[in-house]
Amino acid sequence: MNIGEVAERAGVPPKTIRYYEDIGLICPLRSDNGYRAFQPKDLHKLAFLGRARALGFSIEDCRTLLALYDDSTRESAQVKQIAEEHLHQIDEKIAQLQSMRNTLAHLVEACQGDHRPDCPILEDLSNTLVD
Amino acid sequence: MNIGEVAERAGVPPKTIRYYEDIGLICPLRSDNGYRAFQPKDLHKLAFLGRARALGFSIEDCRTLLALYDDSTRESAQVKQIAEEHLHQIDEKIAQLQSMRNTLAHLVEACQGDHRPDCPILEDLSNTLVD
DNA sequence: CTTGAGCTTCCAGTAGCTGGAATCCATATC
DNA sequence: GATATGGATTCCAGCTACTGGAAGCTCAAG
Repeated sequence: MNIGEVAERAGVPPKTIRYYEDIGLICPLRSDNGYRAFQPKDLHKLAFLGRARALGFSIEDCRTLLALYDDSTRESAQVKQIAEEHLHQIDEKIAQLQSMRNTLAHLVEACQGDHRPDCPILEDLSNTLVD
Repeated sequence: MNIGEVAERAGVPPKTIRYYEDIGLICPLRSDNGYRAFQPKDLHKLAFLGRARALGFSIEDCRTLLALYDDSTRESAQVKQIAEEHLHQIDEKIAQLQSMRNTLAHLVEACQGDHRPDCPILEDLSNTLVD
């Protein structure tokens, strides 16, 4: 398989696939013409990566997860720990965004949004206390 | 005021302040010794920026917001539009994270997390359908 | 005079790609 | 055989918003 086909089938852009090879996440064989010659295993790995990235795992997490996947002596506790830490970070991120959202929603609601210059949003931003 | 003091008072690190000058968000005067000589107005701007960034506005949004703040002929509708778009993006981000979180939480729950290799998390990642 | 803190500039690196240029390969048509 | 086109290759640069570090200047205290 050439890069275009795997890209299509794994749902990962060619550019990204080359990048993954650059950073050592995959190392596909090469044909005589210099083209990458992807095996079914590579396709599988790329789909794995695509899914893990879609769940928000970092590239380094993905590297570890791939290694664990390949390691038949792994303990599921190792995988679970990575996932739990990631889950925790997602929760923190959500909380942070929710907090922004609340503030912002109030400000937006308070703003008339008309032709006049008076604006509670700008007032909030400029009224930040300075020690 | 020197950079250390404004950094402290505006709650923005010196490095970040220099960066903001680099990209033209602020342009403080200089003393004879080459040090930046911040005026109260600069401090105010930096606090504004710190607050806007804390609300998640992009640097380019901040640039526009600062300009609107300085423009007495602005219409609050301009500000509101920026804030509404930003709010919308935050909502999308939250929804995306919630979706990740749900999937991940289920997987984590399903994983025993013991010494055995069997792991629903890895199974989910590897069972992604490939056309 | 020396020491240390604080300031300066500049360069590089972070995460995870993405765009673009220049070039090569493969296939089909004329 | 020439050529046109699509897909492949490499490499370099840029994106966001900083952050770390090195080398060197300034200032105040002892």
